[in-house]
Amino acid sequence: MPKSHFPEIRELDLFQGMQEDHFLALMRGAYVQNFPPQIELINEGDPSDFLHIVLSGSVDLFSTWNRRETSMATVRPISTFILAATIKDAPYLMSARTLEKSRIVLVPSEDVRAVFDIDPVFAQAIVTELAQCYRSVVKSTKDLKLRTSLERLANYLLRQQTRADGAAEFDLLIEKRRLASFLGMTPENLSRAFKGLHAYGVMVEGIKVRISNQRDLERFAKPSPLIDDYST
Amino acid sequence: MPKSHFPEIRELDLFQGMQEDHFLALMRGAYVQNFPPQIELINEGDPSDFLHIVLSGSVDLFSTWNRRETSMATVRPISTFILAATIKDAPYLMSARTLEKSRIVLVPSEDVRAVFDIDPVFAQAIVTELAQCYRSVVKSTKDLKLRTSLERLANYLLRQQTRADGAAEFDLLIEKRRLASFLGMTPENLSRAFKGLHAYGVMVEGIKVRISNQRDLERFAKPSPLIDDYST
DNA sequence: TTTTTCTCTTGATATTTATCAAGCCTAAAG
DNA sequence: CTTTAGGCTTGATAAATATCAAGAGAAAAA
Repeated sequence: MPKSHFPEIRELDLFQGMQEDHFLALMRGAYVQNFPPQIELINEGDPSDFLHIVLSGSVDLFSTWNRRETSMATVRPISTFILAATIKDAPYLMSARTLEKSRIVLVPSEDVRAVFDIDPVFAQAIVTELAQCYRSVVKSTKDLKLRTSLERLANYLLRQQTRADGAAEFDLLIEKRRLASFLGMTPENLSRAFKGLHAYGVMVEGIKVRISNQRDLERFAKPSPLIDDYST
Repeated sequence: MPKSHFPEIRELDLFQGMQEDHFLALMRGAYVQNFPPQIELINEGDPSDFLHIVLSGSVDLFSTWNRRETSMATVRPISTFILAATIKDAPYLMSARTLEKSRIVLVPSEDVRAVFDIDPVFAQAIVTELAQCYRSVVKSTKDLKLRTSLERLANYLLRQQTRADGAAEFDLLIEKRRLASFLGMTPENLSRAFKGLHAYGVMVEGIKVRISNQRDLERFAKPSPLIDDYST
């Protein structure tokens, strides 16, 4: 694994404060790999041999059951995924596939657990990260159970807008097909939902979204920090 | 806080291996309280001042948005709840109310965080618990997104049956009203779903459930360890 | 005990969401 | 450049789920 990647990985919250030699120990056992698009990195149910870090590209976390499939999350650089399985040494609950050409670091789970045991700062960082992940999924469950699909889409758009620094116009970062799955609906319904949001000043053309009436949309979406603020 | 409760609390995975004086430090700041039924212990959005431990009775974790409410989980003795909020020192994401007369231990969140910093075994236990919680919510999200309400009910019954050591007949532990909310449907629909499971040999009378055709029900429900096994 | 309250159930209906089929459009492949 | 494949949209229809209304039954209160 080339040392050139070390600084960007080191900057992740997870690795920030840990002892340098522990970090190096982790990196020693790790390796980088380049994947083409649409490659399945992880199959749910497999033993969790590696902690994954996305350096570039993007990865879809999804799950299947009874020939149905649903998108659970999209992982973007630079961040890790599958931490909980790594820590518990339990099988992966979600599958993962690259959405585009991606560079991924694989850190052996054993090493992560070993360093966890001897580096209290790293342990603390893992706890924070896990708590964060847990709270994110709880929020997403609330979103699913308390809102209709139209409301979920409206709030999704507002969250994306926040990510785009509040600009009235921004691009969707994932294709609509997968956005539909992520929001728990069919692609057909997503199309209709976009049309339904016309009434609240939402214009969509391809991947371009324009929110022409912020107030109206917010009054309809009723965003709540306890569901939509993924930073806390 | 009476010492008589120490042993049962000490036996929780979370407190098992930690140093005795650290455990005592935690207990020193804690206090027990008895609550009548239907008391709201926690209001989502409040700062997380205490880690809660249910000694007896039961607690419903629920969330609200836009005058809608949904039940997220039921906490039974002996276990803790609201660990993630405590650790992150972030606002509670769920509200909590007693379902029956309950005895609850309140451990100041500050103390938990302080002991976390100095007791590596406790830190490890917290990580394991958080990872467990995270994985449980992921499973529940998969359940919601991949299954119809009839399938969710069928799998719920199979899980409850497992809890009842596989007996063909067992009791529902929560009222149907809340079960419906937990499963993400209306009470009316739950009634109809129970009737829909007649076809697979499920008989319900009051809180009594009888699974007369295990094979049929399982073939319909298609339970999966990656969704339904909450122990891993 | 009687009364009252609330859960549970059922039927009728409305709404939401999914499915199916077809055509459009874009982008990749030849 | 043309062709082809696949995502996206639309309309028609079907299925799933929610809502409303009413009544039965059980538990709590008087």
